[in-house]
Amino acid sequence: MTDKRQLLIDTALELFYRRGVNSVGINEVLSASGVAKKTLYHHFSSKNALLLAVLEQRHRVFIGWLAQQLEGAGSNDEVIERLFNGLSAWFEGRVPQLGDYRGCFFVNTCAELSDTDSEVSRYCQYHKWQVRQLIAGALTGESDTLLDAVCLLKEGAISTAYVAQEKCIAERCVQVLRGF
Amino acid sequence: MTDKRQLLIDTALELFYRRGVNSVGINEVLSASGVAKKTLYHHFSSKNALLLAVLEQRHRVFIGWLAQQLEGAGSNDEVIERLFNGLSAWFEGRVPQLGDYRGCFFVNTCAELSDTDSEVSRYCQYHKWQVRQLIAGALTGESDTLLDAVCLLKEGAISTAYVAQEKCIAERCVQVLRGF
DNA sequence: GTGATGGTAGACAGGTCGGTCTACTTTTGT
DNA sequence: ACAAAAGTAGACCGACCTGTCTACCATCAC
Repeated sequence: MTDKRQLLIDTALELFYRRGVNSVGINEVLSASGVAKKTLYHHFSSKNALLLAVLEQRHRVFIGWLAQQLEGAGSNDEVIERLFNGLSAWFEGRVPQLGDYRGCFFVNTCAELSDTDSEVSRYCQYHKWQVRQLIAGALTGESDTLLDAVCLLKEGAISTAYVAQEKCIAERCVQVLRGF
Repeated sequence: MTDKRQLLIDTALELFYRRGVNSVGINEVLSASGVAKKTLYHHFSSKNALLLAVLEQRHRVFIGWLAQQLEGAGSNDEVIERLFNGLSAWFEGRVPQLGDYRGCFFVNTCAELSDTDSEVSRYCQYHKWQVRQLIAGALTGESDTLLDAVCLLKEGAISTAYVAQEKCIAERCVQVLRGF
């Protein structure tokens, strides 16, 4: 029933993430998935609606992966180590469910938008907030400064790993956090 | 002589930064600047060539502004304070020559590209490297870890200020760096 | 004067975009 | 068995895209 719908989301996520939302047309999603155009517009009212479904899927996958990375960590040091080890693996393409690294899908999508106040950009905001909450839950203690440090370094690493092509940047985040 | 050329670059920078490179067509740049299409293609071989010129201009302006922010700082603490005060002003739109904040133009442009290995993405890489060099020159001492910390937090702040709309994030970077 | 240069306006070509629609087939629930 | 739902292929629409081209105008060096 929702078979084709899921296929469309999977195909679109792959294409949108790899090449950018604006660079991939509906027709390409259709030919890559082998689904008819009518079917797409049966499940989604527009390309934008498809994009929202794609972002939701990516969010679920990413949060699931991150939670799994962090679970069972005993100390803050261990949380930090696991987080940035995970990022390192992502940057090097060693996390199958996240695909070949091409930056943060949510950041990239925001960058492609003309409208700063759209539903899409609000969803990206929500995603980043959820990630922060997940990390906050893993860290023990009440230090907002440590949480800020970890989140900002994480974000910096994600950006730098992509734009400056520095795949080993995550290890340097851990180094930075050692002086904390 | 290069009057129209400069006008095209200025207009394109304004439009490309505000709304994204792929969302702005050549015709819009032309009508906004009041220049004829023939003239654009007389000065630039393609939209991509125009984009490169726009990036170069943005690079010059940004580096100039940053150098001015950092000059005359006596200590590392002062460098940090000036850097993140500057970023704060940028995020809040108080730096006229950088325009209303819409993230890092170079990061955004990379995100819009399909091709990871193009001349444009290499220029963005170069820009980030130059910014790092400028900060490295302002900081005294040999600590690569401090340099990493500053650059990664800076990058994290740029991303977070845009995607999560947290304009006051730069001050929290300074807070983080105090524990250093 | 005259030819090179840089400029104007805008038609045009060839293609892609998102989205609608017709006509037909397959699957599925009851 | 049969109707509703979900699927197929693909023509078509109007709009927009980059880039080329014609035809004409203004300036200026020599």
